[in-house]
Amino acid sequence: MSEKRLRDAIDTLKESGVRITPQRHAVLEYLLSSMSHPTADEIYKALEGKFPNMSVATVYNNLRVLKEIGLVRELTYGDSSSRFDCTTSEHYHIICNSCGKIVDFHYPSLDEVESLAEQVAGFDISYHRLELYGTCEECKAVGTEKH
Amino acid sequence: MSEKRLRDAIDTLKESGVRITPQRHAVLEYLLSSMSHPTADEIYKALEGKFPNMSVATVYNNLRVLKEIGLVRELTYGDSSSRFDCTTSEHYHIICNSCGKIVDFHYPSLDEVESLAEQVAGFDISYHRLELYGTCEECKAVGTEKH
DNA sequence: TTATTAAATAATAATCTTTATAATCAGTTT
DNA sequence: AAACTGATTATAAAGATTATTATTTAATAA
Repeated sequence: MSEKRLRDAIDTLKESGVRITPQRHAVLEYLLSSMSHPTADEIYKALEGKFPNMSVATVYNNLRVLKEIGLVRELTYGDSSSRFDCTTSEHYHIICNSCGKIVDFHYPSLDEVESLAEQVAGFDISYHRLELYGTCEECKAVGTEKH
Repeated sequence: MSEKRLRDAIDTLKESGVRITPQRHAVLEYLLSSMSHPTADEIYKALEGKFPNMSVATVYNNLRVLKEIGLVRELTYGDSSSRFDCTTSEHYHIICNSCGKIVDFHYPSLDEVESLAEQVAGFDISYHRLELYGTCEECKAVGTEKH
């Protein structure tokens, strides 16, 4: 199943005329297998063992390429660094303000909101983002919320 | 009207036991009067004339304080710097991928989405963000979209 | 009004993330 | 094999934000 997603993604890369280097393959594979919406630095550290000489720039370059093709989406929250997520299926995110955990949230796409926005603002809307913020179960229990 | 919003905001500051310094007052006033969701640097530059000796750190400190009290919200998009927005009334944002323009978008709050998220993820949801991305009228006309 | 004190500011350094640059390397084509 | 194209590495640079510290100041009460 995950294997199929990887093969599909690689096919997309080939169709786009993008070279499939070992580093690029590894970044893509890691993102597909990861459930944790990693930062560029986390990806870099995770692949350190397999590619001791890999540059951080390579991670950023590949994330940019994967983004441009549409295989990967960049998520920015209040914190310092971007997070990256494979755009396998449309979904939203729930973020814990206390521990930073990010949970996927599946909900029917808000198409009618997009339509209304097009009408009132005169935009062509191509996509949207929705994030819900709160406190996760564990942090509720511990009761050690930030701020 | 805008005067009233400023007075209300200052009352909130007083209630929170936060000092009302000239710089803090100016940052708050600028944010309230601004329709443009400015960055920290834009605020800093805008107040340069009135406060030639003000430090950038002061802008950041005050934005943090105003955020903690709940008067201001931080918005992060793909680009490098955060934008800041007075949380006067609940609304969403429409962002042009071509020129970066940000337009306010009023829509009934998605309370049922929050409820569902609480149920499926076990979170206490406190608020949410929704952003719509696309091409604004001007950029559609010019047809000079990025990427 | 003045004194007091905790908080805020200014100036600066430091950190952290991301991008840019240039040299090298690998795979492909001629 | 030589040349070409794009990717990678190493490193520098840029840009945003945070931390530090000495100084100043707003709020409070004597």
